[in-house]
Amino acid sequence: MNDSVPTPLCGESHIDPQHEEQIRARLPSEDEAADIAAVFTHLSDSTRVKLLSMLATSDLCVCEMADLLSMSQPAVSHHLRILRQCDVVRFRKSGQRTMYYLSDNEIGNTIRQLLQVVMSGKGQTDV
Amino acid sequence: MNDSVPTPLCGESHIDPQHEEQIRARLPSEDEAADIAAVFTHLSDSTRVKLLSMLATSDLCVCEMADLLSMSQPAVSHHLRILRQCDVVRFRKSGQRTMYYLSDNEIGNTIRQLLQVVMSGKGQTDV
DNA sequence: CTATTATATAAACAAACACTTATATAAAGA
DNA sequence: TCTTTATATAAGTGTTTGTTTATATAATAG
Repeated sequence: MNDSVPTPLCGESHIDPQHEEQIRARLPSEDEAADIAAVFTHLSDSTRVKLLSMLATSDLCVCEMADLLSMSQPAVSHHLRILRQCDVVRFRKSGQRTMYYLSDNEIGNTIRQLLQVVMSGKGQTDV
Repeated sequence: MNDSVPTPLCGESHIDPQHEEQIRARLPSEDEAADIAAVFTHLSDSTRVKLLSMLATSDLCVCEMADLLSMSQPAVSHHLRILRQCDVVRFRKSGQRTMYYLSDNEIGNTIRQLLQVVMSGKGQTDV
């Protein structure tokens, strides 16, 4: 093996340069792709899908969500923390209760749109 | 502690029954939520976001993708297998090459829509 | 003040995952 | 046939993640 010979990757030989330029132009950077992937990560768990689906319908406190999902309170709190940390959901205190709601900002709206794209035939008139 | 007393969960006392019915009506089942979450799982990794973004622009072979992303070929093949297994992408053989493309079915279209929702300001005229 | 309710957080653990290295397969070319 | 190229897959590894159990905090009720 003569290492003065560059490894002849297939890419060098057959991507049309103009075509490659088009692909690169639309290709998100690592940071952009990571940000985008993070949004999807928030929705990549069935518990969080259900939580966000519920919160898209109405504000709810933690124990209501735990009750409706038949899940442990810490498990629900855990997921809510994940969604809080990236500002997908927010909360307000009300007596002993903590009422959670979908953020009324860009990320909240994006989540709403994504759920709408993926939910169809579930009879919701709005989201 | 007298265990004949049922735990008085907050949900019993203050959810408006009609309200609860509305929430439950829109709440996906565990299976539905799992299916929905699975779609988002496919997009929850920055490498797969980039792969799908590229494939939304044009069909590509494995080594082109590895080359464009400066990633190892097995790593790219690994992600393509994940996307193949759920029919998000498909492939056709062409000589030594394996050309991958976004599936032209419901899941493929859903992925296209989801990427479109989440990508904005990246200068793509179509997806 | 004391007990109860609602919530958050920490520790622990099993499962899933992304990537690497190494190897196998298959097509093409010499 | 032998070598090279393109791809797939398997094994190994370190990291992340979802859930549970246990505990801490804070608000309300008695």
